[in-house]
Amino acid sequence: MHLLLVEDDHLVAEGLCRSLRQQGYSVEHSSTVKSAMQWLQNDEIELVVLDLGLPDGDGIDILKHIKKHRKNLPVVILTARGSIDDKVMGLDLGADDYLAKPFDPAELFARLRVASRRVTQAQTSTLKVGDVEMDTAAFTVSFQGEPVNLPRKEFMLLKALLENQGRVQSKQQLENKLYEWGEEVGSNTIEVHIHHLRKKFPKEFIKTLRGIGYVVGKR
Amino acid sequence: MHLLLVEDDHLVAEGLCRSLRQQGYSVEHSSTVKSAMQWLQNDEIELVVLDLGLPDGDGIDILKHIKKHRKNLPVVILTARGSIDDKVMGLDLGADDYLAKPFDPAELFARLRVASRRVTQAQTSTLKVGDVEMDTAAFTVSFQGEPVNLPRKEFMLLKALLENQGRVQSKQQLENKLYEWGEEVGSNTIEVHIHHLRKKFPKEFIKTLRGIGYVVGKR
DNA sequence: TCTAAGTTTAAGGTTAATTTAAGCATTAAA
DNA sequence: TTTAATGCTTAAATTAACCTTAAACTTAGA
Repeated sequence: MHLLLVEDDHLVAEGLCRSLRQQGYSVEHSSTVKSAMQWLQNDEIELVVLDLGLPDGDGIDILKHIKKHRKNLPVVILTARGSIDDKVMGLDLGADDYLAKPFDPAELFARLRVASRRVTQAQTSTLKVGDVEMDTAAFTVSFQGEPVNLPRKEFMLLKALLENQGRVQSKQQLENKLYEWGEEVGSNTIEVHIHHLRKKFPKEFIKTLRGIGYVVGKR
Repeated sequence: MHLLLVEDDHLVAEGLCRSLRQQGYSVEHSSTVKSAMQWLQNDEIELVVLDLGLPDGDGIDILKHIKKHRKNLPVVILTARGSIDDKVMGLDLGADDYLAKPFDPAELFARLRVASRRVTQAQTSTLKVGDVEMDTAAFTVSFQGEPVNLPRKEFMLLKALLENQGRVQSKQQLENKLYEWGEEVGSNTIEVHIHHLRKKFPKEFIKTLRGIGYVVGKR
């Protein structure tokens, strides 16, 4: 894992570099705001250890920069200043953690492990067929990137179709998905909703198979 | 945001509960390992503040249990023991942070904000959507640069919306975020708060999606 | 304690979503 | 090419969701 260490005190830096490498990180080191910024251009940096109080500027600026351009890059702040205000400020600006010098390297390593654990996690509940994309958690749908507003039943119907991409579903099956048991549907609701959906998407997006049902997607 | 406080000292617990609630958390409290475990069955707990050293067992067991069953649930440990070994152990077991007693409440709040950011994906303590800006740490909101005064519940509601910019949230979801369990909301509180918020911001800032919920921001 | 601000409740009005129903269009088989 | 079956379209009727208001209640601060 690639780590950027920003620290101006050469003695401290040297020691840290060595022990971080022993911990298995690939360490890049910079001692000025300027060079730190350059390193940050590099997308391969996955973790930053940042000393505030550098010779040519304030480390806080680096933090701001990171949080503006690479929100998900974890940053652990390292500093001599230990007042609570400083801590609160660093954390509120988006730092993931904060250690006051002097600190025990073991504690830094532990905190880095926590931070790097976080790097890998993402889960999306999104369905996509052609240009139509749905986020079932956020209740949003878009067509060619443009958001489309769907009422509840239309949303549910489209969801049922997208979840069964390429599979034909009868009106009866779809009805069962949209309505509670025992809720009698005495009419052609599904047809009507399909009609409304079709107005919002390309002509042939929802295909009809006469006497069988409806499909979406490849076939 | 739902928080579980595990703390056996009743005096401390009471004070913390109150101030955490003022910080906008819905706080559930338990003072034993057993009841903590029960609370943790509940999926909606999003954040845990854990005192080690409980009467009927070790808090570390709770931590282990959490990390086994709900890896992503952030835990902030709170304890009288302050040695580095303890810290390292707590962190390596998956705690996200560690505070030694006595601590300044402001620092706990700052660290909790960091932990909850992780849950909500937001990166800093300031949330911004359009002309509306919120500083969750300072508890302030502004519209077009002008400060807007919001009562606590309205603030929490707006926060829940801003944290989920572009994501539609149902009334039920919002209710769950603003209220503690056992506190049944027998009425249309959310609707009323939304109404009040709308008076303070532009007409279409909070959008309604009938039958689905409310959103703020892009769509 | 008292007061003012915040919060919840409840009722009635408003509007959008959903269902219904009827007539029109298309398909496939005789 | 006719016919019967199935699906499409439209608009009106119905229903459910939401908004608004005001009053009752609660809480926090002086």
